[in-house]
Amino acid sequence: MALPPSEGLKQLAERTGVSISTVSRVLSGKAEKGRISVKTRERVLHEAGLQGVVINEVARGLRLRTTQTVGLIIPDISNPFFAALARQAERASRVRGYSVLLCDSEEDTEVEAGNVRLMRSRRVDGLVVAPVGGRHDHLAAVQKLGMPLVLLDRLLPELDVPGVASDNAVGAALAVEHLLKLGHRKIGCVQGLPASSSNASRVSGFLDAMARNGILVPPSWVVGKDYTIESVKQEALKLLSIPSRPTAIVALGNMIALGVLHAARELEIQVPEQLSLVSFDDQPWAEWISPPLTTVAQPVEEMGARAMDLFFETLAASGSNITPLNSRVILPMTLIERQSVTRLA
Amino acid sequence: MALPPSEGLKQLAERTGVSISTVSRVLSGKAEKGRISVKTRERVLHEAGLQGVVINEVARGLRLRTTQTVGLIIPDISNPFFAALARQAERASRVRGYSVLLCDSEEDTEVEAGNVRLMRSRRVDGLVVAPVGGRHDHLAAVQKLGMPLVLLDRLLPELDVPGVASDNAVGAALAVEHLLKLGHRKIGCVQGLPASSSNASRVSGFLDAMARNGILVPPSWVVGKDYTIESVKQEALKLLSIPSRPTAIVALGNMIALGVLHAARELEIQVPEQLSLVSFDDQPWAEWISPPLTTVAQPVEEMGARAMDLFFETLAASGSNITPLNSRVILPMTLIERQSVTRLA
DNA sequence: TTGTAAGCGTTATCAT
DNA sequence: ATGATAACGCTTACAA
Repeated sequence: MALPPSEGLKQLAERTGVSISTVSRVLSGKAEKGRISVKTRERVLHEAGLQGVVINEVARGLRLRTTQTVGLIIPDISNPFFAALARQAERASRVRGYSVLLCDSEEDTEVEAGNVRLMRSRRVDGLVVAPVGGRHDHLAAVQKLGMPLVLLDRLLPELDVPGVASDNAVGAALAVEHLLKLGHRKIGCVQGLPASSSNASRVSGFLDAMARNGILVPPSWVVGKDYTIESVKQEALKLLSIPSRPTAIVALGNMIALGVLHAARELEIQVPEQLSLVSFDDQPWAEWISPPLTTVAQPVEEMGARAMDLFFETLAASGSNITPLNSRVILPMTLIERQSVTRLA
Repeated sequence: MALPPSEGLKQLAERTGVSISTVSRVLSGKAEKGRISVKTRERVLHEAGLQGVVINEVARGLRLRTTQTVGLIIPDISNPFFAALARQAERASRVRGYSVLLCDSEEDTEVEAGNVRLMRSRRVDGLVVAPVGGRHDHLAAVQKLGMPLVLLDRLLPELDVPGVASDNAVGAALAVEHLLKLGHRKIGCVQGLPASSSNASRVSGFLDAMARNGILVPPSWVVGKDYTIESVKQEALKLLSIPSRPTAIVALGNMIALGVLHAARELEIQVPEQLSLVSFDDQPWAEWISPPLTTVAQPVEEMGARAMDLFFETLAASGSNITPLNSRVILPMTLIERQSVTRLA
């Protein structure tokens, strides 16, 4: 329960024979400004080196009112896409001397609200969150408090907060146009969590692109309600069992594509001969799937990096009284053609 | 730079007209023990509810000498295997009222040492780490300090510390025996990071199993030095380019299998017709690869859960003067047969 | 039943 | 060039 004892400024000061303040000054690099003599500085540094002096950041945080940590809230860290974003976030923080406190919201708004509360009580310096969607008063509150906040992957239209996301709508349009060009008309769509804005953008991008080409998609042709593989399979089964079934499906996520494949196998429908498939979120394995998956890819590394840039800018702005910028950066998606789509006779 | 202002005990106390200690007592549930009148308790709770009082955990941590956070150090959070472990760790911590401070060591011992130092200065209550391997005096130091520490996925034979890992050696033996049974004798091996203990166990398990069956593997038949797909491809290319090349390869990781596939494709070697392949770490996509991958799977969820159980036991033991248990739990691996292996004529 | 005050380990202000 | 000392916001004896 108790923290392990360890050397602090006090002990160091005693052993060195100087005051705590002096030690504090040299250890925090304020030796120049405090005009500490080179001699004492050396001595303190030397002693500090011998004993592994680890200054207590929690005391420091209390005094300085900053914890040098960013709160990262992710809906599912085991999802490779979010894991990649987390990696960027951690690295970007680390190189700037910040740590990351990680919370998984489990795609649940209530859990997310709890996460936010926790982060607040832990006094993180700001939040980077990929919001579940739906209710978001907890995020609005954070913003109102003036706490730095940037959104990741999923933007909240109702909330005027900086963030970075992919251009999901045109991504979906890319998929649709590719399919259309190859002669498909009967195109279905399997979505993930309807509440999430990235998903919603993809769906509306899909619908709009179809409409622009004069095709009205029956509501029952967009199915899906979450990311679990079994649920996706059931939803896809519904879509593929109707009398005049689609000749192509766009799966709004990589795991979703796998679910669709499961359904197709169960119904003995050959992909791509009898069913074309476009998926989202490219992965290293996508080209090795049978058939190699045509996907709409997002620039994951860049998303993470840009989000963190934005975060630290926001943080800096919140310190000074620079006008708190409010950028939303939308990154382009790209279609990667492989072999899960065929031209319709 | 500064934390956003927010209600604390002091403000609440003023508005309620009681002392800070009273507020502290009711908010920390010590109302019974402190025998606070029901009336004041209600009043405080009521006011606290109105204003979103968020108690300052950093001040609390300073006073109580505990931060209720566990430091998690992972060599690469973007690796799905580690991401899955991280998820378990986060969840297990959250349900127990703990938070997770996440560091990525980038498979670099020096970075890892830095991570440890950071965690120490942040006063996390203990560490869960999947160590890079190689140097580990920083971990020994943690242990010597009496700070709870449990190892994940990779054990350190030289260090007597609790931890959980898969039975990598028998996992490798499983792969070897499967191959042997189907008539293969010329079996190569592509490893990941040689320094990591899980990798080392797999390699020695592989070698031992071969030896038990009277086969001496030439050193040049175990290649590989890290997990990057391009490097794996180059290494596999070496292995597959020798005059009398292996008829089977065991790839000690899922990304490694992909690298081998790349190499085989480049050399126009058909899998499994001309080369059998067994990989490690099953993934949802493994059955959809062409050909579906025969793999040795580890119980990832269980690993994470068990490790966290162990961690919290260790934590509890470190508080009381219960003898600090020192369990190492080794979980079984299982062979999943799919179609990347053929019987040799 | 409630309040006062000391102390957790820092940093910053003000003396010296 | 350095040392005392007062916060930072909490918990917890000890007083009242």
